[in-house]
Amino acid sequence: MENFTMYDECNENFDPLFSDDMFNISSDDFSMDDDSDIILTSIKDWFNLPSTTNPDDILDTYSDEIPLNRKEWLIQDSPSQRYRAPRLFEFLILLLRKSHYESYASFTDQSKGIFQVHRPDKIAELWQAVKSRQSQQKMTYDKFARAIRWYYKSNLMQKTNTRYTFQFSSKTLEKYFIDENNNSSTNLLL
DNA sequence: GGCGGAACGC
DNA sequence: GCGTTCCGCC
Repeated sequence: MENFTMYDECNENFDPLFSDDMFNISSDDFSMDDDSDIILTSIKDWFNLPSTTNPDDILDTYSDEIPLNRKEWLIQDSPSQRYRAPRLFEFLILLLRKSHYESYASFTDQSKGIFQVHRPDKIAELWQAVKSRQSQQKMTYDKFARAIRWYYKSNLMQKTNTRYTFQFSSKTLEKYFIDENNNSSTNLLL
């Protein structure tokens, strides 16, 4: 099994921003068009389902669930080298880098930093699980979106005025995204 | 839904 | 400072 990487707390090269390969799930993996025993067995194994599970029940019940791996949401601080929970914009960057969260949100125009939220409630739930400042109440898409709106003032993000659509500012793009044209990676450390 | 003011908390 | 909570307005 090649290209399989595991998070290792002792591995100083671990960079959560580039942990895309930690595990890769796409919705294609759950297609029931191909009902080969190998795939079904893999899915049952992944979700610890009894081998007797009816194949027809798998898609409806479990295609939605992405197991939370807290370690893939950690940010390593530049000077201190310590791991911490991500800020909201860091969470967004991480989320958009992970192909297994493509069903939650994805870029519609990556060069402009425009992305669309597909699963508002799921993202709010995920943000609640991952964020630093915890509270007793439930995180909602409304509150999640309000937090993003504060970024307009600091120019981390900019308005799109479009439903479920957000945009990183050019400032943020330059700072945290690789310019794929000249391949000059600027400040990739968060 | 999106927006942004206001009060709040850690 | 960085959101969180609430909410009136569009």
